[in-house]
Amino acid sequence: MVMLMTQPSYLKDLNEQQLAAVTAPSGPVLVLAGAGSGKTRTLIHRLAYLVEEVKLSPAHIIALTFTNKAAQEIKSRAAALLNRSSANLGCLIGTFHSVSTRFLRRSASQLGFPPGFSIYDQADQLSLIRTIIKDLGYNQREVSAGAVAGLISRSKADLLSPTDYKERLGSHNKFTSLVAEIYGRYQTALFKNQAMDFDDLINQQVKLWQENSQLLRQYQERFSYILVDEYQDTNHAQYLWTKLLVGPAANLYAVGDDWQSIYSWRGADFGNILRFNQDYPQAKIYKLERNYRSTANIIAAGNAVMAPAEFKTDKKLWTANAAGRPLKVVELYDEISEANWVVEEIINLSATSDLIKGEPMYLPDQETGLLPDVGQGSWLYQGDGRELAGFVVLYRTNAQSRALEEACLKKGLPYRLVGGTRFYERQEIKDILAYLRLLINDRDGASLRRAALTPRRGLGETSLDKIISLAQTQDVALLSSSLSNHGLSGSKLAGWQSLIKLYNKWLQLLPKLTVAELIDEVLQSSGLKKELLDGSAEGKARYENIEELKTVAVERTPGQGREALIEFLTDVSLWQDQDELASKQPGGLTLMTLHSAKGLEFDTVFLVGMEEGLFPHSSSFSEPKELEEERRLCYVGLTRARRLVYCTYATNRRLFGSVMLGLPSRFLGDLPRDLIDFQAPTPF
DNA sequence: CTTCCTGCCGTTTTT
DNA sequence: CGGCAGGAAG
Repeated sequence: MVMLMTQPSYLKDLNEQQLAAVTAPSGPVLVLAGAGSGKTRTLIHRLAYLVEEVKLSPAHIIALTFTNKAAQEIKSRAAALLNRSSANLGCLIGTFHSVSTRFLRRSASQLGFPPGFSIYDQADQLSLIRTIIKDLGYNQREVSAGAVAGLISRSKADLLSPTDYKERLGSHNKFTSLVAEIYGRYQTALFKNQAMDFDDLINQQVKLWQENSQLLRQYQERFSYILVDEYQDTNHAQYLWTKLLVGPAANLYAVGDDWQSIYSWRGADFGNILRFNQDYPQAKIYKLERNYRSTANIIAAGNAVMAPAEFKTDKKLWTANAAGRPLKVVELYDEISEANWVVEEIINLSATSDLIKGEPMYLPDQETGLLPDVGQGSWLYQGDGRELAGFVVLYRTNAQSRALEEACLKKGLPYRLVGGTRFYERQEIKDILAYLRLLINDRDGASLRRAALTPRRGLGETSLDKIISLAQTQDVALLSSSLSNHGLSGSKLAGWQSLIKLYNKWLQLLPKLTVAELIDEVLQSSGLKKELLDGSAEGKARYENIEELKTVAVERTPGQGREALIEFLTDVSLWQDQDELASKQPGGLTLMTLHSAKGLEFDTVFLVGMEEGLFPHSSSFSEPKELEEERRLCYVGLTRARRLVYCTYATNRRLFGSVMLGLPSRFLGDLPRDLIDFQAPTPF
């Protein structure tokens, strides 16, 4: 270990524990950190430390995250520490999926895939499974494709192959044996389409490394230091991926908080973080329990909510920050008055807050010129949105955003909805991407299906499915004229042949065109443009979305030809984050689910819908483990706040048309009385 | 191939 | 309530 003669400036503002973690010796290191304790910060500083003091070449370092946003943040902050631009930082920083895809593209041929294999997202996966369910003679109502997809994905996260699944669970009951059958067919279908789903992007690389020790050793030598953020979110496949890559040297620096594990429903196993010491017996473990973010009252509330939890590491978050104000708990009549109350409180706070200066936002009455009474429905927001950056409204389910959006619209409060329909999930975007994917992967049936059906060219689903299965049996490219016995005639044949002609033309143009130019060309000659610009406002908006996609292409992959297109398609498949696009919009109140709030912080947090059955959600009641995940979700929500926390619940929430009688959430009951300022029922 | 009607069902969601 | 699967009819 390097002795530091003079302490570099970037180590000066770390506390004792943080400094110990950052300068820990080589080998496995676990930083078990609480919310707001600067855990990601230690990871960034560790990276800088390895480069500056250990004199490790950045080319040997990988930093892995779960979201692109986190990767971006690490990249830019590490670059700042090292006085470099983030473009020539030299480290590989990205999500597990993007890094693994990068590796996989290199050695895909060993698995029988071309380097340009398609990446199937959840929607592609679902439609593939639906087809299989139909082929097996079931309809959608009998067998839920979503449920099957979930089970398959969980099995893949646990590295259970279709055969493993069949052996272990196949004979369990009728449903599991059906799932086993579908799973097997699904994997075959993926292979025929030369496609991988998100789970495969991790699993297949694990498989490659397990089967080829020489390849593994190459990677281990090339990347000798691995840093993992949010380690509690790793599933078994990602855990193994990491373990294989770090190898015997085990230079792994993992950072995480088991209290913030909220993704076990998608396979994340926070046991990975609890078992760290068993996996790496020589591990150094550092605990960061000091919180720098929140007031002492908020921290006390977080500790109180977690106190009844059974499955957790012992930890007591503490802070030197002032006590601050008590948490405000407000009972409201229904979801509409809840939303109105929240929006009015935000208008009020943003106008009067001592932290956020702004003009009063009451509108004078038009006739009398007097400020209106401070009653319901009388305030209108008049700021420019920037002062709203400190506020967030968090809810358990996306459906709850509706009432809040309506309240914002009514009061003229600008808002930013995080989540909802993501950019790359839009119909028109998927359509154009399907055309592009076909140019790289001529076996991609799901993309052919989409492309050939939009715009309509006389070919229906039935004919297409026939062509696809025929081509896959004959093992020829989908859009090839050598496909025999397709039995098409008349307008169907004409449509098919015109598509082949177009396709061949694009293939010829491909090497000379940039991605943006290619999008233009496809848009034009496929007839997509004509179909979108039919004069309707909706069509125009959709066309503009494609223009937006072009902008992304120009910025991210300015190059020409096949390689650039593969890079672009990988990028848009793995970067489904709409935040980058949303952040171009002017500021506003942020509305999002509790899940998407992880890793963020706000001055003031509103937790709405704190009712039994909604939060904790009723589906978690039967399983203590699931109930605890809700508890952790509550902890995550509370600890997003720097200064103020509001919890609201409605006594008469409308859900699916009927009214649900709401009792206050048990989590509210876990908060000590002296931390709470309870507001009595408001008159309705 | 499209459109219209009926009836069912309802977390969280990144990559 | 509202979105979507799926069947029937155009």
